[in-house]
Order: sequence, then structure tokens, then C-alpha cells
Amino acid sequence: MLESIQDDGGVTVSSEQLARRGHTTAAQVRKDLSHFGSFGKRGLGYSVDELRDRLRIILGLDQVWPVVLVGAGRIGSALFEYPDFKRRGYECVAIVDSNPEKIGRKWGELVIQPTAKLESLIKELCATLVILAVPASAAQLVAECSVNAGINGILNFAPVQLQVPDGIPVENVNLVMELEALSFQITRASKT
Amino acid sequence: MLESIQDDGGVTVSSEQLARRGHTTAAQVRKDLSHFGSFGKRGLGYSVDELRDRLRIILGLDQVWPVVLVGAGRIGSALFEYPDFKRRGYECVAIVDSNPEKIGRKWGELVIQPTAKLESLIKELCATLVILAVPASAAQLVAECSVNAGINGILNFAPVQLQVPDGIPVENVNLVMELEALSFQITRASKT
DNA sequence: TTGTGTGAATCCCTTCACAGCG
DNA sequence: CGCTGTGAAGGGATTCACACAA
Repeated sequence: MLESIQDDGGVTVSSEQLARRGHTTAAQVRKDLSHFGSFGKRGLGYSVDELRDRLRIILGLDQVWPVVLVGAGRIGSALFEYPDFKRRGYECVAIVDSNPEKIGRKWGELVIQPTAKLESLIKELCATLVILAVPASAAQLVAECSVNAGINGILNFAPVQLQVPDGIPVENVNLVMELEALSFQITRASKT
Repeated sequence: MLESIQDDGGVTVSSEQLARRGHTTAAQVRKDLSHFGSFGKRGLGYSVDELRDRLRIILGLDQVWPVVLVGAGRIGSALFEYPDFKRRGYECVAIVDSNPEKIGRKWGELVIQPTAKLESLIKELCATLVILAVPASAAQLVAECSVNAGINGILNFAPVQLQVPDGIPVENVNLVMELEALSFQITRASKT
């Protein structure tokens, strides 16, 4: 939703307007925002500029996050080329793959490294996030390796529930599950 | 989680075991399953085979879902090549793109079609799902076109909130948002 | 005895409603 | 006035606890 808030010096937006954009309710927007402080003006709404800046800080987008990409397959390359990535403060600082044919190839400025180097790369480059774009069978091992190296968060595309220590946030993107959610809803709706 | 349940004729699994795998609680598993009927055996647990079959039906996985892929870019190709896709009952029946250079190319057996044909393709092939792997600027238009053609569900990779009629399920996969969720959690944790 | 299925208690999130500030 | 911020109410989901079936 952030991307829809332009820099319009002085312009304000009401919780009602934000709610419409985000498919939610005005009360919900106000409650959520109030959770982080009260930066709206009564009778006016929220200053667009201030709102953007505050949310940037709350979401940690006021800094650059060094990311290591694990898996130089199709998903990996789709992510790597995704323009919003860098634009939003996520910088790919290393690419790792286990396939000997891919190791040594260059993607942009980066040379694909062997998986064996993952741990040392994370440490040396002070990477905070890893993106796991690897087969399910390899994901747990890579996750453990990353945690050992001191990673702060994991974005996991492999269709497995990773077992990681408490306190290491994991976000899962499971394409098949998304489709299953759709087929469930369709099936469900057609039975009523 | 389904993929972790093997065919082991006669073997049973307890809510406790399922809970561990799914990072949840035994009570949660029992409540969820009981919502669809009571197919566990007291003192034993759930028959793995029966559980799998029942869930397949509940999730609508006992049928093949014809899918149209819109956008033959990197994300599109990653999805198209994803082996679990077909294995789980999702069959790509058409590929559509707006780039004249891509139209006419073959991916496997399928020829990439122009976007103009989307509506007729959905109708002719009785597609139930569309996958939107297109830029944000094109997504809303494609969604509307798909809805007009009678689509049943949308898997949206574009970073926009699609406006679709009630009753058409939409699942969103927003890669940047997933990363933002991670950086938020990390930022949050480091402030306590 | 083991582990399900389920009411009851609890928690959390959403919605309501309105006091109060600009 | 208009719209935020927030207690209070409401509702849905999670957790507890236990009767009961195998």
C-alpha cells in the first residue's frame, strides 16, 4: 500500500480514504495506526508525507537490508530481476547455488558462489536476510546454515515448514498453497 | 502440509504429531478438522490415508483446475516450470502476454497468445483460475477482463490491490510485502 | 490407557460510538 | 463542523479441560 502514497507536500488523507484503498474499514486503519502513536490531525486526517515517513521507519524501510539469494533457478532469477527489490531497500549482496554449472556465472555484478560458502558470505557481508529459492529437500539445511551464520530473517519459497529457533522470523511463500486456497474457496462457494 | 502425509496404508497420526509439523497446537488441529466432520478414532488418532483423501476433497484437489497464465516473464516462467503445479492438479491451458516478441513462441506444447485473446481463451478452455504475473500497471485491466470471461479465482503477483466483484476469490503474493514483514519484525525485535 | 470431539472459558481482534481537538 | 483517538462492546478464534469411545 505504501507505493500508492505519493509525495504531495501538505496533502492529507483520511482513514476513510485509506480504508477504501486497502479493502478495510476506517476504524481498522485508525486502530492500527494508533498502535504506533497518534500522528493524525483531528478534523483533517493524516499528512501524507508524515504518514509515509513514519511508516518507513516503523517498517524498517529507512535502511538498506543486505540480502543473500540462495538458489539461482527461475524463482531466484525472477526475484533478482524484480526492479522493486532494490528500489525498496533490499540489496542482493550475494548469490549462492549448488549446481556446479551455475557456479561462477555472473548475474549483473555478482558471481554465483557455491553453497559451501553460504555461511562465510553471510558473516562477511553482514547479510540480514536470506531468500530461499531452493528445492524443498535442500531448504532446511540452508536455513540452519543461515541461522548459524547469524541471519536475522528468512523468506522461504520452498514448500516446507522450516524448523528454526524462536526469534528468527520466517515468511513463507508457497505457490501451491495459494492455489489450494483458491480452489478451496471456489469449491466451498459452489456448495452453498 | 499435505505433501508430508505419505501413503502408509493403515498408519495413523495424532493431532499432537500433526501440530508439531504445522507449528500449531493439538487442540487447534482437532478443532479445525472437526469443523469438516469427525474422522478421527479415539485413542488412536487419524488414519493417514483417510485424512489425505478427505482433505483432498475438502480442498477441491480431487479435480483438475485449468489455469491461464497471464504474463510470460520471469515469474511466469518460474511458475510454468514448477513441477508441483501439474502434480497437484493445476493444468496450465494457455499462456498470454502483451509483448509482441513473445507472442507466438512455444513453451512446451503451448503457444503464447496475445492479451487480446484472453477473454475468449478463458471461455473456450473453461479456465477456472488465472495467474497474474504482469506488471502492476496492467493487473487491474487483466483482472477485469478475466472476471468478464467468468473466471472463478485469481492468483495475483502484481503489487496492487485488485478491485474485483464480491465472490471472486483473490490470493495475493507480494514479494516486497513479504520482505517488509521481515524487516518490520526484525526492527521491532531489536527495539525491545 | 490413549487421544478424539466438544462445550466452556479465554484471549485477541474488529467494530462501535463518541468525546474532544483542530 | 470533520475526523482522529480510544474506551467499551461484540464476535470469532484459540485454548482448556474432560467425557467418552476404541
